[in-house]
Order: sequence, then structure tokens, then C-alpha cells
Amino acid sequence: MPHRILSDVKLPDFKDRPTKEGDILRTAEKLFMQFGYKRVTVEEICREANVSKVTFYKYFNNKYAVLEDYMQSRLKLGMETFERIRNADATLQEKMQAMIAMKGSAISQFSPVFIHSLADSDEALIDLMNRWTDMGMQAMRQFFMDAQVKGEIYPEYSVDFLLHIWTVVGNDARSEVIMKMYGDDMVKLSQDFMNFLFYGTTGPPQEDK
Amino acid sequence: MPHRILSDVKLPDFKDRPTKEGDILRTAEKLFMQFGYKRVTVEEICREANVSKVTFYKYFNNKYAVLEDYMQSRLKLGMETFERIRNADATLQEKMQAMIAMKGSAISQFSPVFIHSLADSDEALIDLMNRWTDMGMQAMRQFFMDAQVKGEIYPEYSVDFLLHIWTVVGNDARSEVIMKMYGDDMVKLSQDFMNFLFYGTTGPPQEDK
DNA sequence: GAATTATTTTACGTTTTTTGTTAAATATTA
DNA sequence: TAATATTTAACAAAAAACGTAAAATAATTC
Repeated sequence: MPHRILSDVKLPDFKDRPTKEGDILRTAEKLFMQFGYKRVTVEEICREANVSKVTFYKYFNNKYAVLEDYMQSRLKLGMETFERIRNADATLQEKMQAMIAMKGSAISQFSPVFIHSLADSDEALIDLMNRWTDMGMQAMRQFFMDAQVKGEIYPEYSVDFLLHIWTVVGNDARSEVIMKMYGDDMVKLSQDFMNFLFYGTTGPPQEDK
Repeated sequence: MPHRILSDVKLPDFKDRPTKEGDILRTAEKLFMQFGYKRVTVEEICREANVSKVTFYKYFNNKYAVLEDYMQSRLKLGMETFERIRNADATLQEKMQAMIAMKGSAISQFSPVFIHSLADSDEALIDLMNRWTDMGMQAMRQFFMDAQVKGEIYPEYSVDFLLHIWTVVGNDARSEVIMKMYGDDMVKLSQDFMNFLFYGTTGPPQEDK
């Protein structure tokens, strides 16, 4: 059931939500990803999001409600986006680039810390998330294996190593530090990351365009 | 003032401490780095370190005492080690490899999260740490700039980008996931990381030994 | 510009978490 | 066997986080 143009792919974030509620969700996402669910307090979310506690409790019953809301949106959007990229008419490199350029590199949607912190939360949520994560990892593994067979990737790396690096660098690509560094020049950002992923510090071969 | 053989360089960890005290320090380090100082509780340190609370309070007055102890050792050892590598008779690549192979990649001694979490702690500690961090970053920047001039590094990358990637990948090199992945095959680990840093997924040129 | 709605500030009582200590039981080491 | 180290369990005290209320400001809408 393929196809759509790759540049068409975009992950909408929570930007469609009314400001304050969106601020809360975006901030919670950031904090959850970095520190896990439990370590983050609602007071902290409020502080970081520039939202007062009253406003918070106007939109959400408690921290857990934010988690549910966040997970639901992210999973839905993430799955759609990933499938589109997967089925797109494009080379491996183009697809990887699309995933990086995308806010939240699709495949590493949830940080290890976050996943771990959910150990004793709602069963249904965890299951859903695990299924999604597994599916993503599986697909990514396939990407890398194919590319290795085709000789596009150095065959000595273990697939697990590549998978891990991809996760780490992917997560980093949307970190605050990087964002500040590149402003909104997402093109340059994803270019640099792609070059680095493919060619390391040595940089791309010189016989370019 | 230079010189010593590079392979001579090793960062002793807290291994010289009697078991339980060492366990506490090592565990605290890991947790502090990942989550910052404030978010970590002494009960958590105890749990992770397999040490009872009474034993903890036998060796340390409180969490802050652990922090001080940890910082002091790390800074001292880190500075010595870094200086040795810096002054060693070796190529840039060899030096970088040495830093990665070293437990704790010297330059990115302290995680951003940890540093940030110290915002409202003891002045003296913070100053010390900042001086050390700045020094390290400065030196690393010099490394990269030199290498770029010499053509060893793709000149299109900004030094800030390289510095950041180095920090991220360096931090990752000692993450749990990676450790589990490589067991204790530190040679293969640092080899893979070096290859990746220098040549990306494409891997090293084929005219090898 | 008046009325409505959204948001913040402050304050507070309640609940939960974390702290640090005690005493007794169990391992470990010399 | 004696001395030392460590753990378990229980606990009071302190600190942190929760969730709500009332009144004051800000922003929006009509």
C-alpha cells in the first residue's frame, strides 16, 4: 500500500493544541524522556512550561493523565509517520535522513530511561509501547542488515552496534544543545548528521555534485 | 614536561576503596551522571549498590558527602590522566582512542545533566568543576581545530558540532547498554567507536594492514 | 469598555517520600 | 570464638509533592 513523497512526511507535535495545554505536554515529553516518569514532578513541569499549577490541574487530573495523553498522541502519530517513510519510494539514505530531519527520530521515539521508568505503570500503556518499540527496532534492524548486504555499510559493525548508535545519535539530534546550535536550520542539521553517520569525522568523499 | 607511553594511562576508578564504600561511590557516580544530583536519593543509591542504609550512613554523613568525595577523586584523577594523554608522544587519533578506551572519556567527565543539577550547590565545588570542564573543552577544541587544518577532519563540520558529538558519543561509550553489548572486550569497543567516529557507517578504507 | 474567560499568585492542609537513627538478627573475618 | 561488618525492620522527624481554594491580574470576546 505504498507511497507518498518523502518530503511530505512530518510529525505534527502537539502544536495543534491550545497553547498552555500544549506547553504542558511538550515540556512533560522533554522531561519524561530525559529523566523518566517517576522522577519528574508536576511542579517541575509547571515551572519549565511557564504554567501555574492551577492551570495544570485545569487541563489534567494529575501527572499520570499527562502521560496517557502524551503516549496516545505520540504513538499514533509516530506509527503513521514511520509507516509512510517505510513505504516511501526512496533510498535507504533518504529514508534515514527523513527520520532524522523529523522532529523526534521516529524510531527512537521513547528514550531508554523513559521506558525503564515505566516499569511499574499501567499495563496497557506499557504493552502498547513495547509493541511499537519492537516493531520500530525490527524495521531498523532490517534497514541496516540490507544496507550491510548491499555493501553500503561497513560489514564489521554488528547490527546491534549500529542500532544502538542510531538510537543515541537520533535522540541527540533533537536535544536542546543541538537545537540551539543550529537555530532552525534543520537542513544543515540533518545534513551534518547524515554525513557524520555515513562518513564520520572524515566527511563525505570529495567527488560530489 | 611531556611524555609517558600512552598505554600507561589508566583512570583508577574508586576500585582502591574497600568494597562497600566503593560500591556506593561508583553507584552514586552512575546515577548522578544520568539524573543529576538532586533527583537521586540515598535510598536509591543503596538499592542500586546493594548496600543497606545503615552501611551507607556509616561511611557518609549524607548524600552531599558522597558528592564531595566523588568529585574530589574524579577531578584529581581526571586532570592527571588528561594531562598525561595531552602531553603524550602520539598522534591525534591515538590520543582520542586512548580517551575513549579509558573508563570515562576524560573530557566529558561530567554529564550536562549532572552539571546542570549542581546549579544550587556548594560554590567551591562548582567553580572547581567549571574550571576543569572549560579546560578540557578548550583542549578538545584545539585538537579538532588542528586536525581540521591538517585535513584529517572534514572541514565543513563546525568545531562546536564536533565537540558536541564527541561529548555525546564519549558519554555513550561507557553506558550500560554498550558495556553489556561488548562484555569486557574493551579493545573491540574502542575500535568500533574510533572507526565510527572517523569513518561513520561507511567504515574505514579497505587498504588495511 | 464591559463582561467573560484564562491565568497567576498566594496560601494552605493533606499525603507521600525521604531522611537519619535505633535495636536486634545475621554474616563475615580474624 | 571473638570481633567486625552488614542487613533487616521499624520508626519519628523533616522535607517534598500533591491538590484545592480564594482573590487578584491579564487576555479575549462581544
